[in-house]
Amino acid sequence: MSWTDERIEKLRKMWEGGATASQIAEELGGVSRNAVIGKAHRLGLKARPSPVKPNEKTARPAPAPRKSKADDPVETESPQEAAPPPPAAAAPAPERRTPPPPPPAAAAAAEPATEKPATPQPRIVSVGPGGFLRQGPGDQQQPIPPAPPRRLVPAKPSPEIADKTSLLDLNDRICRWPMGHPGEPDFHFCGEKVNPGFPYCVEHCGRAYQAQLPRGARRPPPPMPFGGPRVR
DNA sequence: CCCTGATTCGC
DNA sequence: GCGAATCAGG
Repeated sequence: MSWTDERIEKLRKMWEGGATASQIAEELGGVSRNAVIGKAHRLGLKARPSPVKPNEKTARPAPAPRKSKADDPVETESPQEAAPPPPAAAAPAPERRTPPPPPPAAAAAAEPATEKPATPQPRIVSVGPGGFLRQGPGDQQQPIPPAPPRRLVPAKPSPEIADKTSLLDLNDRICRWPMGHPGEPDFHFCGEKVNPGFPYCVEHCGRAYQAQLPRGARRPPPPMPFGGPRVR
């Protein structure tokens, strides 16, 4: 494959959007991850949190021979090697691509719902069909968005929850899917037998682990569609 | 081991 | 210019 303008542009957008080289390569097709990285560097775009040590002393004390197809010529030792390294504080934003499946709600949520309005720094993206980046599942859905109209009641073992699964009844064999809102008197857990290997029963696994969004799913404003789905 | 990006260097 | 091989950190 050759680097057409479209492919370059896609590479640019995805790279700047935070997609990994592997994702980009997979999306573009016909190129390897290395090809993407190499091209990205050649394009001049780089400067992304790299796992490699930002050690300013990037001298090559032991440059291992990578290809001995031809004998290395005489390596001329230049006596100019004095680069004053100004200490530069790097602030690499951590970035993870595929976040784990969303647990529906905090199990024993006695948390005062602290307002956490913005975490715009680490952009969590994943590449959807067509190469657009979509937000992580965290902002796609909010399993329990409506404000819990909590009215706290004195701890009274009402018969309503007598046979409900309480927090203390949880073990790794029963479904931990929360029913209702924490703090409410009838809050309990599903209690069904779990789908083996999962923390939830079969039914709630279906809700916890949502499949890929259908292409037609109405989601008009994904902030960075990268040109949108491919038109084939 | 897996992943990541960076770099080198033969082509 | 391209990208496999390699390096190096997480």
